[in-house]
Amino acid sequence: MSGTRKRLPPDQRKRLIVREAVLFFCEAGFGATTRELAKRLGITQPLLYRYFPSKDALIERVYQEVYLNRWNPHWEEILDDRARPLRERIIAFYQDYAKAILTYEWIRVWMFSGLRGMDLNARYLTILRDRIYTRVIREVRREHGLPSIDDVPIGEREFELVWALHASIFYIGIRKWIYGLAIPDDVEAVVAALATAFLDGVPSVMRTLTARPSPHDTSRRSRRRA
Amino acid sequence: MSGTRKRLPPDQRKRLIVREAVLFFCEAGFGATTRELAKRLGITQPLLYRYFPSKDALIERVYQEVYLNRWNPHWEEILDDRARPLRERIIAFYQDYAKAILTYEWIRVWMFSGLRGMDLNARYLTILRDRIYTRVIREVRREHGLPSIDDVPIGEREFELVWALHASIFYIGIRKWIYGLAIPDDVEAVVAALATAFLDGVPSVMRTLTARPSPHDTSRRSRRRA
DNA sequence: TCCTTCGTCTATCGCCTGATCATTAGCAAC
DNA sequence: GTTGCTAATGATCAGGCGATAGACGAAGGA
Repeated sequence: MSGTRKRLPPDQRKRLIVREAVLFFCEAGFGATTRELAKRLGITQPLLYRYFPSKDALIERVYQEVYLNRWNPHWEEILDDRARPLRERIIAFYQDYAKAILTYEWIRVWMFSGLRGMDLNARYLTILRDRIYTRVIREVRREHGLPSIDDVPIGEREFELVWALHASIFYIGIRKWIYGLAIPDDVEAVVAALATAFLDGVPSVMRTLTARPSPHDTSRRSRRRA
Repeated sequence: MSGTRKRLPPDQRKRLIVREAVLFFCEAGFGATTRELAKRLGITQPLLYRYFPSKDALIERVYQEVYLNRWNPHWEEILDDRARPLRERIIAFYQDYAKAILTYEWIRVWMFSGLRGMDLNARYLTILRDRIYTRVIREVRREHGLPSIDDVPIGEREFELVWALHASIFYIGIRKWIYGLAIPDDVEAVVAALATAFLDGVPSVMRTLTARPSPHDTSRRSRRRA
């Protein structure tokens, strides 16, 4: 068993550990043992502690590995680029976003961290909402001659529409990598279809949501609360 | 500490344990310890083993407690009842379904069991697809004079549309009980809006998906597979 | 009041886990 | 070769885990 004791340069060994740790903890969850990870790496468990001071530090590194460099700074530019048709921009963004998050590692690490009670997910989604969803709503409103978001702030129900689209895409990953179900071959086409359906269906709803009631008509708002 | 040694009838004690176990494992995950559970119950850890032979048995009981009696057999009747308008049926079903699954216990146990790699989720969703989604598609087709599901079997892309609606509703629970984010007060209204948007947007897509190519035109089908 | 019953507790076992430390052995430089 | 550095190992610790066994003591009948 210890016949092949291989001696590697530290940075190379560390890369091997990180790569395997990502896969391992994605599969088995963060409760899985360091001994099991070491076995998969073909090394002894104490060696892990030469490269990481603790299991938590290793897990932290896994988070970084999965989440880092997945946020594409161009996303905001894509949505802002009014030289392109809105439909094209929206589809381009969501296809690219889907490609970023619809991976085994992302989906599973994301759900594990969520269930662990870390605020990581909430913080990420807050950024997503402020940077992306706000832009989507702003551009859709502009496209259809609705009030700007400065005049009529984005309402909860409008965000709800974008959440629904986000959910539809995200859930494709859940189905595949959490439930182990089959998903369509051509995910890109499905995402495009979902984005299209969003753009077709949402404007009429947003029109009613952004319509300010006239001063002497409070019936609509009061009826909704009842 | 042991001053209040309370002696309860076995069935009553067991009910207390089950009730607390559901909450406890939902919060902390199934990796949480029996000692912690016992502490929350104000009893000693070995006492749990008088009522359940093992931790796994207790967890199994938690699954039963959360999932059992949540499947409403009337759901299928609701969707089949052609005396009511389709829109009304769809909204009624999804509002009721949302009420069943959008709870702290259901959402968290569901995700924990999914990440644990149990086939429980996949089996449940297969039933859901066969019993419910098939009906939804069948009725939508009928409403809009599209081919029956006997003539043109339901395609993957059609199921995809229903998955998207399911995802939008399910994700409300994820946002609240996994990420800890705020969700709308009036979930029922949101669900109704999502179902309405589905019914408004889907028929036109389904029309193209169910359109059989004429005998001498095979380009569409072949193109779809390519 | 004593005795029996059985729900509950104290004590503990065996195992596994994350983490530590002294020792071993591969590789480069000379 | 020989030597020096250090990557990698083997042995082990302290604490926590699920689970077990026997002692304790409250409730009910005699």
